[in-house]
Amino acid sequence: MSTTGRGLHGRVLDTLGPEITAGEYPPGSVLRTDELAQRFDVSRSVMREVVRVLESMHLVESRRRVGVTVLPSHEWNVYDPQVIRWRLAGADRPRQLRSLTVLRSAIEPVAASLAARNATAEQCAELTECALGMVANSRGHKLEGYLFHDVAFHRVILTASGNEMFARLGDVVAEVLAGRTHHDVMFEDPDPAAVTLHVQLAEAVRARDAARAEKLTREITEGALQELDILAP
Amino acid sequence: MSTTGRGLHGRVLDTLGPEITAGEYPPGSVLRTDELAQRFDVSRSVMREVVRVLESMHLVESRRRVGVTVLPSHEWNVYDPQVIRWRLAGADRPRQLRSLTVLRSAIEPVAASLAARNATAEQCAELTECALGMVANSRGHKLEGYLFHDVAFHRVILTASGNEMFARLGDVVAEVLAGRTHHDVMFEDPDPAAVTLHVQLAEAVRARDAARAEKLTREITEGALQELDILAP
DNA sequence: GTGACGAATAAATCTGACTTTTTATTCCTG
DNA sequence: CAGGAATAAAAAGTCAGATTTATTCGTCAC
Repeated sequence: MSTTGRGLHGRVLDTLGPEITAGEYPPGSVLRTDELAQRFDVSRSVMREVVRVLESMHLVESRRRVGVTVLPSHEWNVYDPQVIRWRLAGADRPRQLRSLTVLRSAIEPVAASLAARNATAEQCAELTECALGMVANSRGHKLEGYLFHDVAFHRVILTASGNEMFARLGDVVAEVLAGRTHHDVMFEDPDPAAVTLHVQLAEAVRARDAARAEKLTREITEGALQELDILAP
Repeated sequence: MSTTGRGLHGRVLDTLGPEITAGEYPPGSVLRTDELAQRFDVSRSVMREVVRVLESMHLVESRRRVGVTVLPSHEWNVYDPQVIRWRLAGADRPRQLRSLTVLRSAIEPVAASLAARNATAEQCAELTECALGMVANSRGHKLEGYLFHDVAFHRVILTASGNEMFARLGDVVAEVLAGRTHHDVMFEDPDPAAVTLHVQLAEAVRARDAARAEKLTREITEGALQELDILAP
């Protein structure tokens, strides 16, 4: 599941990254590569590679004579999947989940509308298959099976939109849905209304009905917002 | 304007990154660290740092014994501001601009709706100030002045939404607007209708009229889509 | 033809020395 | 005492060489 797992530098990153995104070092804190290298028992070269990556994520800034300065959170590359994962694993997970759900509510309706125009026959088939999988797992506490098909469904929609920016949000949606199932809400079977909406959405896309696809998706995302007690815009 | 300018490794990145995002190395191409270090006349350490950063952007994958493999474009972190800038500077700039404009059309209406609820008095003031600036620069080929206020306007909206994911798209919107002014369309003064919409949007936000703010923004982004000959969803 | 073993190879890592830049301090001068 | 220039120090930046490790590919036996 972890992306950077391999390599010495990846292991250091998996420790230091979450620490920073968790806010353990307040903005403006100064870290020194030498100390960090000593702490993690790696060479300075490896530590410098780690710092470079953190720098490319705008989590820190490295300046000569000063050290490695932690940047305020509004500078962070919050779209970096790695950063998203680190933050979802940390303390402000609820806040993060809300932000991402609002993002979904903006993106997915438009993506669905585009998918209704651009989806291939194969993608339409995948969509109905996923919807059927959701139906099949919607009762009897088969949450994992339901999640699997739910994630696949939304991934197909985003990909079928034909917009690469949308397509790349597949991982984000997957994280949000997984988070919802595993931690926050949904102790029992999913809302039957939501399942129905997915089935209808698959139909709408197959029928090339962009307006209907958009409207149905809006209902789905509004449901997601309500689950988190967010007022629908 | 460049972010990575400082340091030897930054200069190498500014050459190699654009080359990769421009598709000069087809997916699956293998680069070797040693050769690259030789080519750029830097040490392997520097080259390794560069490769690590490219790897964190999912532009390449580094595996032992194999080398540095270029990944297909659907793997890239297309939300990384650096990657966006590289791609906008490259050959498929038009395609990139379209993707980003569609993204804007999804995000900004929702952001405006939220801004109408959450904007502070100060942000409302900034908004009207920007709108006035746009009006003042809307005639007489004062394109740079117009662009400046246009960018500031949309930045305030995104920030005032209170959603950090939206706020971080300020740079993207800035790039898109700048690209439109400097290269593609808009040879003469901006559309007066667009200017009016911005003024009205500032008013709507100040009046806390979320629905109106959303609708007005939708009209603005639809205009942007039409300029690029994209059918409005 | 399949499987296992081993050698070659290229990246990954470590080490330690040297360089450069930036900041702070000191000291000289007005 | 104040201002500014020279100086020192600190930390990142750079480099080259030695070592380690994992993967691939060829060979050989079964």
